[in-house]
Amino acid sequence: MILTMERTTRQRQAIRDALQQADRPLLASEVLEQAKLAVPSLGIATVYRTLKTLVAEESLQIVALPGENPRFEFAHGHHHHFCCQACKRVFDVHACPGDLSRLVPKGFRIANHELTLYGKCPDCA
Amino acid sequence: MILTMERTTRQRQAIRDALQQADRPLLASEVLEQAKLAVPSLGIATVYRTLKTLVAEESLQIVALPGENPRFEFAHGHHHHFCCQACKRVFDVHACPGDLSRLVPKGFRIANHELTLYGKCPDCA
DNA sequence: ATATGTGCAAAGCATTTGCGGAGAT
DNA sequence: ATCTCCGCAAATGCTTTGCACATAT
Repeated sequence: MILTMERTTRQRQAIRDALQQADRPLLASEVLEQAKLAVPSLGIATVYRTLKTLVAEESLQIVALPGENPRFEFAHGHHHHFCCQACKRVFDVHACPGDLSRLVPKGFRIANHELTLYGKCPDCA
Repeated sequence: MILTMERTTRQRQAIRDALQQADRPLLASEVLEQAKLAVPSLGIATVYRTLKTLVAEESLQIVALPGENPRFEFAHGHHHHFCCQACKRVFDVHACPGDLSRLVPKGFRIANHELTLYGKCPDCA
């Protein structure tokens, strides 16, 4: 199951670039749309295959919001997300609440956590 | 689009019961499986229709985790979730990190937050 | 009696996969 | 030259919907 991405191709470069140049997590369809500007023949299957591999490598992480398709972004250190309830944009938040082990009942072991904040961004407030 | 759930039926009662008796968010398939015990003829379409209506009414909330199908649970006050990385079950966590406004840059207004903890549950640790 | 609700099967979407051909090494 | 990778189209898997019948009111 572990794909190795042995080769460098125009399609993969275009997909990486699309994600790297975005300042927010992208939908698979948004990645396709953006990467097609560089490689018009690009197919959605290649986008999904590449996203899956990059997620498996932990180069990318998935941002899942209720009722929406998954978004993808390059892992860039531990961080969280702020979802504006007005404009629906998702922003990175680089602060972290820190150790949360006090929150779980005895017997549970926390390895990681994800935090999503909801509210209004400066533009919409 | 707004369905009103005017009538009480065995199927709706079974679906409500399944969710109410569970101590954790359930997949649509789990709701079906459980509710079928009470109403064997129940179909998945009715489950989805009922879940959708209950979510629209804000009686239910969706729990979305990366790479997994949505889960549903009755809204029961502010709480969070723990996802076991081994057995993939999701548990409720009734503690809360509290005020998180210190985490966001100036100009952002936090109305709500969602926290998902990952690790091992007592059974899998 | 009548309009809503249900089950079935088909349709819709997002995502995955098989395959023959294209391209990186 | 070889083996990976790509695009296409078919196949999945989850969710939604159309329709005719069942049922709560």
